[in-house]
Amino acid sequence: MTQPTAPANEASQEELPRQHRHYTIGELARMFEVTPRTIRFYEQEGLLAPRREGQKRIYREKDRVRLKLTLRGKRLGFSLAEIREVVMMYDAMPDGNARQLLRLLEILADKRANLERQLEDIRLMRMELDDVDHRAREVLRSLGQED
Amino acid sequence: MTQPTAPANEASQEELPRQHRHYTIGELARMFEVTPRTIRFYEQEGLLAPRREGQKRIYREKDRVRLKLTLRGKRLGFSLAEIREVVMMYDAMPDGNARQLLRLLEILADKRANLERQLEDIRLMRMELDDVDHRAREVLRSLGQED
DNA sequence: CAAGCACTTTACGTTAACGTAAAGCTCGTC
DNA sequence: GACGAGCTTTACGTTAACGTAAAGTGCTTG
Repeated sequence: MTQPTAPANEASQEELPRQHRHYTIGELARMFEVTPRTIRFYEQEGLLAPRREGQKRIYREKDRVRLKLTLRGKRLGFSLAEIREVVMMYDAMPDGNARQLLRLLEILADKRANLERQLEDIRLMRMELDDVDHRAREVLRSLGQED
Repeated sequence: MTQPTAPANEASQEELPRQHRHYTIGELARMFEVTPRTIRFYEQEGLLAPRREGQKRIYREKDRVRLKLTLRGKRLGFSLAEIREVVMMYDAMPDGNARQLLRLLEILADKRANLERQLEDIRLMRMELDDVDHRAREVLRSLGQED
């Protein structure tokens, strides 16, 4: 599967639009503050599929976006399996059959419901944090007054 | 939010002060759709501290609320350690010294920042889900039209 | 040409958050 | 008094999501 020698003098010009930039694994890692190991792991889990140049992974804009979405999903508490579910079906969409598409819609509705519940959870937790914050400040104030 | 069921038939006299009720581990488990094992685990991790009656655990209103908050935190992706951090400091508040209180405020600000980021994440992910949903429906529609 | 990076694969290790099984008490009931 | 339901402890097992170490490849720079 080793790609034969790449075209010799392709780079060296700066006029490539952002869209067509490509990244090394280290660049992406620094960009998103994760380790290369994490990125390789996501590939192994089917969330990324970078090109290879010889042995090295080459990430393009699409991959960068995928990684961004993946990390966002993670911050919201989705598992990699859940994220993959959406991402892969999204890719299979153009030529997907009706049953697959309906399944995708199902999944999307599910995720959305999840998000709505999270919004409510955030609202409630905010109130509680406010409350605790308030009490703590009051105790602090009273400490400052005596003595 | 588990709104208590509306007062049934008893006209005026029946007060059910939820305050003084106590629960078994199984009741709580069914109530929140978790296993008893989970509840015992949270106790072991210092998030709950139910009374004992003989050998059996007795949970009171305070414990129920704690469990509710813990599970909410979990849904938002907080680790048990993070949740404990807030919960324990909250308990230590009344007699807490200034340094501890300031630390608590710090933690609270941190959690709040986290929530704000999650709100933004949710907003973005909603848009993306909408987008995918829209495309999927279009493909479906086109499938229905041909043939 | 040696040294130093940045990348690679392989593979075992680790942590959080439980699951699950075994073995035993206690209480009401048939 | 045997039984099942529900509780208990102890302890080993499991899964997800990486961490970490070892050993090798390829470029470029002093």
